Amino acid sequence: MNALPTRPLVLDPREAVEPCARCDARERSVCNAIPEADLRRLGEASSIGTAAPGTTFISEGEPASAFFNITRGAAKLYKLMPDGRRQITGFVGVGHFLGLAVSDTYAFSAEAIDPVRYCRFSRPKLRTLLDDFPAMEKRLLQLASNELVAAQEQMLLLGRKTARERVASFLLAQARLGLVCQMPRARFALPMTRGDIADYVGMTIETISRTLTKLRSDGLIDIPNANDIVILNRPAMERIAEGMN
Amino acid sequence: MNALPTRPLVLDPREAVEPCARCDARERSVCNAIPEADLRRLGEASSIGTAAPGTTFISEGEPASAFFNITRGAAKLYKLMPDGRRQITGFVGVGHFLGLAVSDTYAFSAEAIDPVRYCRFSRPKLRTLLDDFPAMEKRLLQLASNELVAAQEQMLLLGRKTARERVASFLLAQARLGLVCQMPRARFALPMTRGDIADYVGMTIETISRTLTKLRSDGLIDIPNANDIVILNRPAMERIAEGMN
DNA sequence: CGGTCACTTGATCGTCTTCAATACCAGTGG
DNA sequence: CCACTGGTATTGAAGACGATCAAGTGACCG
Repeated sequence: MNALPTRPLVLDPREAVEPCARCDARERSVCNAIPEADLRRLGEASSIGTAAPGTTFISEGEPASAFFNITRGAAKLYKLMPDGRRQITGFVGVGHFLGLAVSDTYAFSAEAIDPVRYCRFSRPKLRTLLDDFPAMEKRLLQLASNELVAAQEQMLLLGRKTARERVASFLLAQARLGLVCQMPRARFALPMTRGDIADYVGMTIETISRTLTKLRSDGLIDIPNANDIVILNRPAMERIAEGMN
Repeated sequence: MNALPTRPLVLDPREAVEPCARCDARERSVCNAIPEADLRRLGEASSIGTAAPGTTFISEGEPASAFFNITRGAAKLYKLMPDGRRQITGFVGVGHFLGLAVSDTYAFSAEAIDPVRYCRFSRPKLRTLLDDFPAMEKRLLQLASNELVAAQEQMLLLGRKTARERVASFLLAQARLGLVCQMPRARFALPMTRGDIADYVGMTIETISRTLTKLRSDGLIDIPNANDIVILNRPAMERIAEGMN
């Protein structure tokens, strides 16, 4: 399921010298708010880290000593209850900025799905960076605002949608993922397991599976294999997702 | 249910002259990021508006032409589905800043609960204000981050908690409302209806009512009248809210 | 007093969960 | 090559929790 990384996960010596100048995640992240001339400062404020698939690199409740900027791979964010119930609050990819909790401890955990690379900013270093580059703060506010809108959409899904509507909404959102002003894909891969999907849309694995097979037998989607989805009838799917049955 | 406003809703002539200098909501909002000397500019960038109880002053899907800063009263934010299903995404009070959707349309609706007063900033005016006062952008980012944390907590509630856990969590959150670094109240008023609570925690009016009476008969809370709550056994309530039954 | 509105309480129903069995697939080693 | 293993997904049957439908209560107000 986890595709091989397109570039090796070990550090490239050139990157140690001028890491940010060569970072292919820069345009997709907050870092594009920093002018080229100041990239050295950006690099000095952060350190590069990695997380293997299945590894937790942020733990809910621990001291929030740093912020993370994902530069490769994907991760899931989640909250746990003492008895093990889990709510995944989001899947994040390249360019995503983590740790914006203003409290002194992390409000969620983060676990790598693929091999993940990130830039780690200590709190004080990020603060001085933000003081010197207000444009970066602007970008962060944009990102946070977008996340807030997504969170509200997810609350509607969790609080008021049926199983069928949840799965349809989820699939359509996945089809749009990473695309900006572009036609969503008809076919796409689900990088996460059924269990992850279930904990994201607030249901059980079994109901996810049943709902998917029902959508297939209704001719709305195809499931060539467990990890791939083809949307056959997008208009109908969108109607379902919005509750227009 | 809606208490009389402590001050009349009509405009005070002095406020027209130096509205922000006399604003008693300033310390609780983003506006405290603007130095005293520049309050005139702040006042010129915004216009004061009001919304009577039950009035919708932001409508989901309409062009997001302005931002709002609540200076008096309380409101509920919600999203609707075509068939009328509603999810309340939050209750907001004095100092809350609304409209941070980066999209060109509002992502939610806002309806006044009490008589509401707000300062309205047009998009371009707020933008120049933020350009001139980076500290204000900092404050906005703080607020947005806090909201994001609250949204994640709410997702856990909506996706994974039982009816009893939801109501307990909701009541405890209400008891903490508006308090910073202070003991939560044992007794407090619920300004919203059972219907609002239901649409906030993703259940029906009937289940809210039943769950409340069950909590009362268990001796955990008292309900002197429909709008007031007394928490009799806070530790037990907190255990329930966290799922430690 | 009759009216409305919000809330409460009861009985029944349905959707999703739970429990359980089976299928599937990749990797490993005989 | 094939049996074995562990993880993941699918499918079935039974059960529970909350929703729905319906009736009743109480407060407020003209």
